[in-house]
Amino acid sequence: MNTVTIQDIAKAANVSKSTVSRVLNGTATVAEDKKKAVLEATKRLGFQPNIVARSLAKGRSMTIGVLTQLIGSPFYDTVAQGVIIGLRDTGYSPIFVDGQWQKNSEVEAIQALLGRRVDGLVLIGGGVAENEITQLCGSTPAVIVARKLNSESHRTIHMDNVDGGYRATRHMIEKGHQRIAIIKGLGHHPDAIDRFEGYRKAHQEAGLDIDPGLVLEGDFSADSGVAGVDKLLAEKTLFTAVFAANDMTAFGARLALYRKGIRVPGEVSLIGFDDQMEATYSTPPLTTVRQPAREMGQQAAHAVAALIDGEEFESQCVHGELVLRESVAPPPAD
Amino acid sequence: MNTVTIQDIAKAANVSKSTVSRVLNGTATVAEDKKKAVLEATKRLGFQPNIVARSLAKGRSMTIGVLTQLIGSPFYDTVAQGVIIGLRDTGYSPIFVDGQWQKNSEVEAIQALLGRRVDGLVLIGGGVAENEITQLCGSTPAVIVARKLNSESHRTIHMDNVDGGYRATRHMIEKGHQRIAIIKGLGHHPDAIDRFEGYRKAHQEAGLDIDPGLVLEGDFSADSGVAGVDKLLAEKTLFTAVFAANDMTAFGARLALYRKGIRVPGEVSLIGFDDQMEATYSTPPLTTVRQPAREMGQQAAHAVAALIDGEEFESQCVHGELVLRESVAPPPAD
DNA sequence: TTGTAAGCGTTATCAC
DNA sequence: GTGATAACGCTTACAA
Repeated sequence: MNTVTIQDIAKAANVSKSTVSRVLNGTATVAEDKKKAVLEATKRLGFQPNIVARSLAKGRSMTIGVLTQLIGSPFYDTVAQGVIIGLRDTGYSPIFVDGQWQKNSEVEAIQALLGRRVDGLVLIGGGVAENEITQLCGSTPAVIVARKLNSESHRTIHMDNVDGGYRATRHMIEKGHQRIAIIKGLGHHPDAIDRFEGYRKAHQEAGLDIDPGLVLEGDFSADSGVAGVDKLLAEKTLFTAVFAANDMTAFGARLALYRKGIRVPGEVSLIGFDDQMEATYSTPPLTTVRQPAREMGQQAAHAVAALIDGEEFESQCVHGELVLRESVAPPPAD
Repeated sequence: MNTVTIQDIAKAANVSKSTVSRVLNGTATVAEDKKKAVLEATKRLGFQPNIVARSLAKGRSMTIGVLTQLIGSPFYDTVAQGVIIGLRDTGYSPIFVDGQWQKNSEVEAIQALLGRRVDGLVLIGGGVAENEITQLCGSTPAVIVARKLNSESHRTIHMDNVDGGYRATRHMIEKGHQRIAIIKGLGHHPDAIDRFEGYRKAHQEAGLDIDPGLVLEGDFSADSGVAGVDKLLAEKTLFTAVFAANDMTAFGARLALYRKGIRVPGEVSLIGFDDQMEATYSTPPLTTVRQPAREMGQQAAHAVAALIDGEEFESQCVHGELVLRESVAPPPAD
């Protein structure tokens, strides 16, 4: 293939390698005629600079390592997309590895990235200990997205999930609901825990007790939404609203309700979390807490780029936005 | 950060660079004691091989370039995910660039990949001319996914979209539908054209004429599904079934129907294409033609890996599978 | 302004 | 078996 090197075009243009490099990078002024000759040869021979060699020489690889967890979750995938978008026109290309939500493979993945001498890191989610991250990354700029850290040890862009859970729940309470079921996310997942905490807080603030029978386990899957509603129904627990840990779970819950012929929002109100694309088009359109996933990814991309350039970047805590659609209504009068 | 090189550990282990390289790569037998010393030093100094340098020396970068189009389409994203999964344990890491469905940026994207000296290419969708691809790639192995080519010039993994469109339509015809509307995909998109061709073929085979009023333009978006149904309704066109170009469009169509209080599948049957995750949980669960997106991506990954290793790989044409759920029923008796 | 030469961290080719 | 030493393709002092 294209194995034409800087040397070849040097010869063709009757100049030295250095001169070629100079005109290609604009790193110094060269005589007009030589410049022209170089450019011409470059075009004629179809020269494509070898980024690998350039990286080795400069010590910068112009690539950003992105660690995803790849559970196929719409949310995380969207964040990753945001990173790709955010990196456009920065000159950096993203290289992806996935940790599969397992600490050891996460560490390996990060090491693989570092071995490739990425100039910066974007870590989406994950569970490796903070100090371990610090140690691994060394001086490579890193930003962590969609994960709350306990310390200020790293720049992060994450969402306030307790606030999100609080807003969702409060919205339903304001509509008049008193028996709001919650189908939680993965047990140990910080986001799930925080959203539940928001649910709790909203109840407390309203002076409402939480019936333990209304709290269902889940795992962010649609299936757990189905299971949650089925359980509620099987146990004949009274409820007029359901807060699902995320939209997928809400879709599952909605389907279970549909199967029993229970109308939404006529008989039961439903609220999700994330605002993934399909939420707009579900029937009824799903009221949900929007997480700005794509924007978070984009910001993260800009952040690493800035960090690499020696600029500073402050950790961001974004807030979810309640997206009012049609799955929430006052509880039935009965 | 970790700037310890092979040289450092050579010194620490009292051997030469070459020996270190040898034990690290197992490329030749070295004395037990030296081997041990090297390994020990490697661990102790926390040595991480510099992949960039290795790539330059070996002429292989151990990375696979993946060109996506990144329209945020569930289908293409899933293919990309499949590639990531398929590359696991192959030693190759994927690096992503996106062409945004524009020929010139596609070409640039591929060039960027080639400049990084990727060992292989996976091109997902896209519209660059085949001969241009050939010319660009040179001797770099490439496989094209989710795109039908006219010639045998490249290995491809794609779906038979006319067959898919045919199956979907025939299914509805078999259920007794005679007035099946279709909301097409993007006008010039080959997949859209093929699916429509399948729709036509099924009609022809059944001896059914196609009322032009039943053929709606679309663009694979949910909005175009809404618009399609709205138009049908506004023009008072009779129809008992809708074939949407993909699931997103079907979701849009379903919502438009819902808004008018038209029951699915009681009054109107609906069929989609893709079988994206949410199709299982829509209400009613959507009957659709499943495209094995993830599998296609995985296969593509294995294919490039094989190609790089000098093995052969035959182009694959997979067939969609009709996934029977609950959105199709016989037309109302009336 | 321009060329020479010394790296960048590995691997590969030699001799020994 | 093992160690010099020359690539790999590019950038970047350092001279001229």
